[in-house]
Amino acid sequence: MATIKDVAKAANVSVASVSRYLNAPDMVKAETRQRIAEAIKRLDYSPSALAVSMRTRQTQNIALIIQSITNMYYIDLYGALLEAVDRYGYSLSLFTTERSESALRKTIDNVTRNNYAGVILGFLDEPGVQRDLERLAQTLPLVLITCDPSQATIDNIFLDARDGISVATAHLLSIGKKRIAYIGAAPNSVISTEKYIGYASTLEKAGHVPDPKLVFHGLRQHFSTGMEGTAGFLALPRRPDGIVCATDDIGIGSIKQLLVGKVGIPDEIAVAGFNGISVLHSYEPELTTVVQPVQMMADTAMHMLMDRVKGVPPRAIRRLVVKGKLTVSNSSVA
Amino acid sequence: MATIKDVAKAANVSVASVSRYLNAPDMVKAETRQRIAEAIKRLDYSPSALAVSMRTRQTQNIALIIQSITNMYYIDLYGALLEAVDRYGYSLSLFTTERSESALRKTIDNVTRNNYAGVILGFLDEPGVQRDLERLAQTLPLVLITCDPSQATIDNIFLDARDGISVATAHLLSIGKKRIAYIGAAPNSVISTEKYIGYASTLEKAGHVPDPKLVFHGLRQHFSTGMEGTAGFLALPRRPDGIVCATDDIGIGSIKQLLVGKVGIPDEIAVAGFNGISVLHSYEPELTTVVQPVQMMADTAMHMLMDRVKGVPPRAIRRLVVKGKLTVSNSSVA
DNA sequence: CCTCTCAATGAAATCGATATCATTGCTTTC
DNA sequence: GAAAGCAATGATATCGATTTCATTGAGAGG
Repeated sequence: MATIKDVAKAANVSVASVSRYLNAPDMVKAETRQRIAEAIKRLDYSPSALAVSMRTRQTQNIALIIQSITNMYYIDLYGALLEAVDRYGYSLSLFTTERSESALRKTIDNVTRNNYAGVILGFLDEPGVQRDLERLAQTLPLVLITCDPSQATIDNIFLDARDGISVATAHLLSIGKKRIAYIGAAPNSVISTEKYIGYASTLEKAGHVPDPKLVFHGLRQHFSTGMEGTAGFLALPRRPDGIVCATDDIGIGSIKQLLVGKVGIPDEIAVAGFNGISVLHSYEPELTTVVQPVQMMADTAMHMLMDRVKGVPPRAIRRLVVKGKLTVSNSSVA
Repeated sequence: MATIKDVAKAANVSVASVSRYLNAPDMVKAETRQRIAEAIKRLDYSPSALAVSMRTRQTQNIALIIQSITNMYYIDLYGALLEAVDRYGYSLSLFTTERSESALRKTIDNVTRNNYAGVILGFLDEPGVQRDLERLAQTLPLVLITCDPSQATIDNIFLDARDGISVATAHLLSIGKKRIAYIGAAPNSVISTEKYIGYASTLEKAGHVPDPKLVFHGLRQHFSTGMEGTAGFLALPRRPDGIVCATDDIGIGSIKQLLVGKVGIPDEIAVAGFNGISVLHSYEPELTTVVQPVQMMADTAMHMLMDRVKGVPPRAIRRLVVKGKLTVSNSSVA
């Protein structure tokens, strides 16, 4: 690969002029510009991003840290972010933690050492990492996408999951369901608690008493959790007539189990999920869900990041609150 | 962030010694080692990957270039690669081209400027880029994952798509289907042609004549293509009794359309796909498909890359041929 | 006791860019 | 016509690491 020195020599100018040509073209005379341009083309030169970053202490890379790529929601988030990031001329790297704190710490180290321009962190729920995150936020621009309402020390986009699950639950109630079950995942995390509260409080408000036998918590945010939970409900002497699922993946699994068990959807049992992942439309019946404005969330996250990169705002913490929107399909209304 | 200089000062040694401590610890005396280790811990120092890469001209980053993240197959590929890459201590960045040649060129530029350690390219079918790829392969380690049997100038993993579709078609024939349709995507690409040949030649070998009315090519590798094609077939005076789909995504869409149209699966119409994506198990009925050894492909791709990185092998082109394995589900056999 | 290794360390060049400061001609202005 | 301003360019320090080469001191061998 040709370097700036080679270009300078070929164009018979100093490296400084070539650098100027690259970064502030009108500071160099038209004729010189011509010569440099030609040399660059001839040598097929393109500046080393490494060297530029080294000198300017900035890169054009954004990191997205999520738990696992098997969770389809993250794929949508990633896709949305990819677009947003691209629009700013940055590129995006993906890191997964698989819910391990040590993996997260390793990733944080990686990201700082590589001078990423910023980091976006999607719905991590490792409990003991708030401190690490705060330290990270001190080092470089960081935006959290979170369901934790108490997050106040780091820029974040707060998705009201409690509200989302509440809306889903209320919907099942509104279509006349009386025994509504709940399937969650990732117990002991803030997000899990929030969602469960959304479910339980809505039932209570409607005069129902949440039945512990109608609540199942799996480990993974994965359709297998939905299948497992639903299979358990079907074995009950008194089956539920509705199932609220913490995520769409889980809802898909629930529906699959109902189909396998030849249970009528939505007559016998209706199902609702949460997230609004795009592949939902490839299933039949389609899952009623609470759709998140993922693209908007991604855009905003990127925007917040860029503000920090440019040091625009004062040191205040930024926060965006978003809620999902109920989208009814034939898993709850025929 | 602390630099190597700070550490040197704090430990009262030269930067050279700190560097030695980092890269060849036994070249420094135990006592000195102690002091340096302590200083590093105290200053929370970790070497700038940028500076290291700049000096050594190597990074620990691998790039994966694919067409689009909405194609679920790529997600599996990405996941498999993520694991392989991780095992070597590298990290992975994802780039998408959305089937645009210019986007691919931009990505290639990006990847070379950023000194990626290697690039893996998954099933691109932009026609006019072979030259660009060859130039890229000259600059840095590159492995293609491809369905193009004629690829011979760049290290590659060749997936025999023709065989895969042939196996799927033969399977539908073997269960007694007589009018087998085909839905493909991305026309005018090598991969598309290969697959179609797999379909047509198998029919012919069995004494059938491929009926042009039973062949549909959509634009995107997406379930909507499957829905569209299938809807067309259902409108035919003589419907097919089996559908072979070029990819699982398409197969899923086909099944969805059949379900919506209340067509019996597999009795009236059986469906088969190709790829073996992992989310297949979340659908009901499940799609009969030809499963690819994705993890093995990813491992091998990474292995090939590492060989090039270390300059181990002579300049010979490497090639691995893989075939898919038929996996029968209830979309073809009740 | 003097040279010779060899282990341990330091000084300085280097990677490929950017940024600061200095220099060189010209034009402008009084 | 001399001082000043300005446009265009060059020389060089710098980012944070690695690497080569030089230096030092201690123990081995004669």
